[in-house]
Amino acid sequence: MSDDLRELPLRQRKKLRTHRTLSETALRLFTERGYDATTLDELCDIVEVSKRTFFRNFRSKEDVALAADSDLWSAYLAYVGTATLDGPLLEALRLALNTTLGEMEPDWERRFLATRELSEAVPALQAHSLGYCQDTTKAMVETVGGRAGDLDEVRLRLTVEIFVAAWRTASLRWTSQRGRGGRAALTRLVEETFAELPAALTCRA
Amino acid sequence: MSDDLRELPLRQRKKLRTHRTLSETALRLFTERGYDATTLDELCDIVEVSKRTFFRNFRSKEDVALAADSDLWSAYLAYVGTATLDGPLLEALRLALNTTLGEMEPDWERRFLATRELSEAVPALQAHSLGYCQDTTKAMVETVGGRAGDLDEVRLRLTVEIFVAAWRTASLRWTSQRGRGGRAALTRLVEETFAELPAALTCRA
DNA sequence: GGGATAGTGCCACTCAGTGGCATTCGACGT
DNA sequence: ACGTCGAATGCCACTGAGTGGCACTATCCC
Repeated sequence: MSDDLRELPLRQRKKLRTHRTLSETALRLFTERGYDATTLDELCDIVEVSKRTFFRNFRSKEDVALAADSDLWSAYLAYVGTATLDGPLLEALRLALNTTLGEMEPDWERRFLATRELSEAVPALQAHSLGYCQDTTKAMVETVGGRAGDLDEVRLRLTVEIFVAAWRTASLRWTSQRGRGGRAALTRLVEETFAELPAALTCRA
Repeated sequence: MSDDLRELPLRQRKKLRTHRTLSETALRLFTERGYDATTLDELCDIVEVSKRTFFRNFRSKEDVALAADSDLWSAYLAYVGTATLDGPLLEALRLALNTTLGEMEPDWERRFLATRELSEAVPALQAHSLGYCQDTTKAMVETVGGRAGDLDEVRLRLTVEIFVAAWRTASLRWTSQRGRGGRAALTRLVEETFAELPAALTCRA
């Protein structure tokens, strides 16, 4: 996931830079001025890009705000696609997650924190971000299910849903302490939260 | 949840009728012509209502499509607000759900099925519908947490998330068999899916 | 150099959603 | 019956997200 591939064709380098500048500027503007108060026209003005070009880089206004989420999930899916998941499935999925977290760019966790704080404040972003989880869930069920055909469909789906539930709880905890401890802390919270799962199944009111 | 309150002031009766007509017509149009292919202007034309009035009844285009979801969750929250949840929490939440399902209007399950089929086809609806679950989750954590203050915050949140995960899996199963068996079948699927949870936690790849 | 082409800018358009204000119509007292 | 009050509605103009189409520019490759 390193960037700066100086040896890429100039065209792609330019395109990547535009993409990057757009998402970073957007994140800054959304945080400073608020999501609704920032129009895409303003963003495009600042980045000196036409609105048409914006929509060739991102599918929607929500998309550009959630670029950090998107980065994580696509890296995760790529990793799960290659790794051999053996043993308890939920545990394997969690390990893959922590591996992926460790391999994100150094700057990623700052962007991710800002993104999470944004999407807790803006319902539209929250919904859209849940949509990402949903898509990822679907892809994972297909990937994992395709490899282990003997696995019960319902059980598999439940497992993946539980995985997402635990992840969301863990990242919420991390966000609510303002990302303190960086990704090491996030990784630890993921472990702790997953460890809580059996107790959550049986806890009493 | 019975309707036809003939003894309501005429004004409110009219308003309720408009609300109802809008959501039913919308569901029909969305199903027949497709969600994106149907504009709110067309809907308002048919129902003979101004677009302004539409937005006084529903917050968005997605909202009117997901009226059946909204009905379920608000009924559920109302019930959970009054019921005494004792014993294993997850089990109590599931029982409350089945009770609520049993108390919905006779017509509800048809609307709900159409809604679910729609929102599987339209990403925007999927995301918005997940948003509902999210809001309900939050409300439940507050309600239940407020009543049993000694309960661990993280554990509570996890429990509620698992509840939602199981519900979504169950309703997906019901939808994928086109709602066969009506709400009795749905209730049974809920029970079966919740029963699968412990196995899903430990299943192997 | 020179032709193919990916990527961009510009313009006009649709449609979701909002604000403001005039109008209508049911509620209610006399 | 009549008039008044106020909630709900209709109407109009507006913002902003997102799309289609076409001309244009810059990169790539030979």
